[in-house]
Amino acid sequence: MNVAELYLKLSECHDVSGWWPAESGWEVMVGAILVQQTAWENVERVLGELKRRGAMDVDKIATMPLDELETIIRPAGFYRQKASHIQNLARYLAREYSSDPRGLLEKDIEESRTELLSLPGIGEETADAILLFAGGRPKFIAAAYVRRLLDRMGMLSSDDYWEVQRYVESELPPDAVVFSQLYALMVHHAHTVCRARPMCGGCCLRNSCRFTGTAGRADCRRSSRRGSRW
DNA sequence: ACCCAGGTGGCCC
DNA sequence: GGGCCACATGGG
Repeated sequence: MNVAELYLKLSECHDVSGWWPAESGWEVMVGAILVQQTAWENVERVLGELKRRGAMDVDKIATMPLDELETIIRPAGFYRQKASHIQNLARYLAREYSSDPRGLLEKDIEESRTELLSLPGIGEETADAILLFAGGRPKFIAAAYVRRLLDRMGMLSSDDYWEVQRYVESELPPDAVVFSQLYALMVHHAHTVCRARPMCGGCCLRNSCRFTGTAGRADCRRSSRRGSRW
């Protein structure tokens, strides 16, 4: 089983079109920070509330009182940090790019990435999510779900972000649509099939994927040790 | 009453 | 450079 085969297999049983809905690059950036360690459902409430208030806007968020932003963000958890990180990003974009995220997203991809990583609250996954989903740049997100699935599929066992990212990217054409589809498929698969049935006996990956959520469940760890291969 | 979620950063050794 | 820990709300 290689990455391309896994991609095909997952595509056969899941539809992830419109998986990261957003009306702008800025909305994706906000969502990328909000979704850290939080269910998307909670992020949606915050995004909806920002829109309802007409505040889904770089300058609005840059100038909004911080405590007001915190109140809006509360349902997404870690609200104090996230409010501060998002407002900081908004002010940075306002200052450096006349409030237009495209200035940051459309420059050399490694420069964009380094710049994003220099901002507080933006680590590797968030930076790559922004590059991929907001910028449409070909960067694969080597998230925890991805690492666990590859591990339990017996494809690659590594906790090194860069190694996992390079492995996946090296086996696929450098296409942002392919990368975003695969990432969405992997996460969606974990959220639906695997969560409902940890042993994953009847899913499209047969007995290979097991549960790809946090490796804290005894039954899943046991099953994954037994060796999962096609 | 647990456990989990589409992470990040700070501190410790 | 790895191993802990805080951060916080909402759902199963």
